[in-house]
Amino acid sequence: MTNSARLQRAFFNRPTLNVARELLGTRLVHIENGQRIAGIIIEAEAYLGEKDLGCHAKAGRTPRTEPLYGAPGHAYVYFTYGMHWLFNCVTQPEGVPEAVLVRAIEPTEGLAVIAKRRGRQPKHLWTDGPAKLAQALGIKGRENKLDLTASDAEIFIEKGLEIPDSRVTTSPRVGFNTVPEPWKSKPWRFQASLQGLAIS
DNA sequence: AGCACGATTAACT
DNA sequence: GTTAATCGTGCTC
Repeated sequence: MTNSARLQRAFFNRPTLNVARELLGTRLVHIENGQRIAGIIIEAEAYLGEKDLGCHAKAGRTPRTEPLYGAPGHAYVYFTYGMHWLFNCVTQPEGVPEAVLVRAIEPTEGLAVIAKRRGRQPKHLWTDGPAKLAQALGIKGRENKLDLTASDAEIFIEKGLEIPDSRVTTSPRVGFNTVPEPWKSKPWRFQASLQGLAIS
């Protein structure tokens, strides 16, 4: 793969729901020690700014939420439950605090490394959750605010499979038990089925 | 300064 | 289905 396959800033500088939908089928890549650890994004959720009471930006501009207010195409990686890291792509122009949480990938490269980190679980549970895929790819707090579109970035997203609408389902976002309506029920979670597709 | 809780996960009954 | 693990963050006092 060449750099030309990497998604550029214009991809992220768009309405967040479009970005979340179109991230399905793309490839999330982390280069560690020159080796690619990667997988195809199959689940993502949109977070739409200060008015969205499920979005961290509801707290306004704070040290934690600062990356959300930055330029599109940057990583927002945050720590939760005292032990987990979650990876997001910042969307929309600078000053608009929106992002997409990557919730699941289908592992495709660096399987030995992923196995070392996730091998205590069965294979189908390696990267089927946001904290699981961050652990599998070795993404932690040091990657927060990283520019995914920089030519020398070691975390980036590549163009991948085209996922037809017939393979995409939407549903309410996960972990929203205490989030008030209407945000609790917004169908801003996108999932892709790769059943029967040849992936590599 | 203190406190309740979280965009979760794994292990357990 | 239930719950412990574990700590940074933002809110209240």
